[in-house]
Amino acid sequence: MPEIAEVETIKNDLISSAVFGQKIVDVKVYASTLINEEKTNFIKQIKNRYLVDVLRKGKNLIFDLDSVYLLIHLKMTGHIFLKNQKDKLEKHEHIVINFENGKKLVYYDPRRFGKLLLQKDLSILDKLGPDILSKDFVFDHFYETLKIKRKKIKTLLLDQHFIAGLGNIYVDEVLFLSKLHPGKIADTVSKKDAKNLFSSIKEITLRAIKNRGTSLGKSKSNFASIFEDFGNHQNHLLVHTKKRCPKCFLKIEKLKINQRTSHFCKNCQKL
DNA sequence: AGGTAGACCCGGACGC
DNA sequence: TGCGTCCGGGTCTACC
Repeated sequence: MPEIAEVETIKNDLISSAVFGQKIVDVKVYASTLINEEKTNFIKQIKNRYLVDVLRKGKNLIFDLDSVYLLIHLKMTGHIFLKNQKDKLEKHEHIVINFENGKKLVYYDPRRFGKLLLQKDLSILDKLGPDILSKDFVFDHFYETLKIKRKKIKTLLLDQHFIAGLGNIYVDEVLFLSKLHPGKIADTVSKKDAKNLFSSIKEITLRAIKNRGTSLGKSKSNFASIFEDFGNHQNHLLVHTKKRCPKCFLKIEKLKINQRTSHFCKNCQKL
């Protein structure tokens, strides 16, 4: 499930890959429901452009195609793979971008949940909160918002309008590291705990990026890099999917918050 | 304001 | 083994 660390891994790999800066010579669309405009128009706007940059905001991957942007949201099962054009098309490969040098980028998504949006500018991302890795992610604003919200802290951390990048896995990890119960109401978090939480968000994100993301399970639906290899962070998880607390060895609790399964230790994380 | 439910999807897990 | 059912996950919209 691509969250900030997985999308960052994809972005970094693309920037140092063989297609960076390359000319797009052809585009194939096999699933029109994934794009935001009519297929032939979509293709026409991408063809003959260059992949001049790859950016990211929150979980959104952004291809700068020189005066037009392709915004990709992978949702839960979307993948970008770098392949050779001579490799045959595989099941669930819905969009293919062919480059001048014989390489191709493939959008693969078994559940067809993701979206690829062609945009003239990046204004649709303005509604997102600061990206965790950006200089706009600052403690003062973070704390001011915590102080005026009566939501559960987990709900707030998952809200991309507040902070862009965290998903279910990393929120569980962040809350464990900062010793906060996922159901704690945001405006009851002390300044000291908020500082701890703020630094835990950055800490978990950086660790996960260093480990090239989290790949739970072994199926093709799980996260893989553009080279189709798995991440490593699943081997470093603290509570998410764990049976026992790594600190006190008590059984990890499961609780639905926001229709989302939360993993936490009721002994180590205070409400 | 916050919570909740439904929509979008379908592979995979689970139950019989 | 095979069938049927239901869950999950991010985000948006609608409604309470």
